[in-house]
Amino acid sequence: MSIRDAQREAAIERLAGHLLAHGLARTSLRQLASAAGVSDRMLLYYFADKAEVLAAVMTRVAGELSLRLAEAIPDGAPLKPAELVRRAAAFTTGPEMRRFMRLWVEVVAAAARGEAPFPAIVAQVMAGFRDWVDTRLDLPEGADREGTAAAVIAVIDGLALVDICSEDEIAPRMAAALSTLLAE
Amino acid sequence: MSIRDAQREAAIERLAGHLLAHGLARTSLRQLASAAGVSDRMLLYYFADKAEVLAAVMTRVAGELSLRLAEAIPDGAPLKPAELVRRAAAFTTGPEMRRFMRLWVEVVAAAARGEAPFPAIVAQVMAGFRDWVDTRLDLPEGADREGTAAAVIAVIDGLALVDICSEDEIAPRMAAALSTLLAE
DNA sequence: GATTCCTTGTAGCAACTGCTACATGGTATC
DNA sequence: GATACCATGTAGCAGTTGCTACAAGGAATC
Repeated sequence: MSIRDAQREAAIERLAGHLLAHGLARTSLRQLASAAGVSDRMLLYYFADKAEVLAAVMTRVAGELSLRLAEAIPDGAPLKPAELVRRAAAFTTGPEMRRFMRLWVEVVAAAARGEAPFPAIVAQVMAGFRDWVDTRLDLPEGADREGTAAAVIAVIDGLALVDICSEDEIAPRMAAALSTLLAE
Repeated sequence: MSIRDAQREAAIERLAGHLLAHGLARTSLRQLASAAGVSDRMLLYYFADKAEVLAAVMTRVAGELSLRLAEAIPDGAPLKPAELVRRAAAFTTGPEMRRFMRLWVEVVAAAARGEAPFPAIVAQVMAGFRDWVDTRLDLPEGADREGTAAAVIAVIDGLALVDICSEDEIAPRMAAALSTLLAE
């Protein structure tokens, strides 16, 4: 691996931490370069342009997220949708995962705005979510798997969004209330 | 009403349409001025600064949203949470309201980034949501009203977020699947 | 030893950002 | 008719944005 590739990898690693810590708030080229510990000139030597930086970093973050989701709820024993939602909710609102979900909401908004490279990132991460849910979902024959998977994801993302907006610690109570709303 | 105030009102009205149509994508001062049909110089004559423009416009949009929510589901007969979610979901994913929800998601993300004046806007709109749900929620004695209200809002917002990300028309199937997930 | 490529720094450009100083014509008030 | 205020245009400022031209030191290759 050339020096360039090694530095590129190191930059991606550092910037993943930066995005998870600060969201998309400090993502000008110079701010990214500073967070990566290099000059902006060098950042654009390692990457073609800003969009490529963000795409590489977000791909790394998405990989990390899907890894954690996979080990939090293995795909061995499919769960009824309500139980899957419960367990996923408990996990994603936990202190460890909140920053991932918060960044995810910001990325979705950036994609809605059409800002490159976020639409592509969102499509990729969303496909990963769908797949994750699909392989863990115990549904009766003839049910709408796609629709149900989307609904499960919606509930999880909704919890994250409200969590972002709330200053006090509403998440546990919200998750508990949600649990009683779900059918067995 | 002075000319200035009249023009200010007209600008707010036009800009509300602009934000609902384009989200937060085109919100530089010059772009806002162009959408309002005035020069950027005049926009800053009607408003103190950009944050005041956005605050005024978002307040208008929030008022419109709460008006529509109120008339879509009147507060006369409280509903069980599952039924409230069903009806709210059907309404907010409809063609009329999607642009409101999409803008809402963008505003939440901007608030998460700490961008003025969005944190204040989010607090205000969120309080309105909570109140809207609270006055329509039929809950047994001793239940966690705040937690349940937050959960209801989370589900609604989650549907909107997934709706934004999906190119095909998944919303109706998602809402239907969600409906079967909810307990009676 | 000459040449070429990898790596890095300095400097800067053109576009855009939010915002402002200044001038000017009009209208109302005294 | 003088004065003051309202409304609006022209011009531009300082800062930030993404990105680039150019040069140069060092290592590798011929």
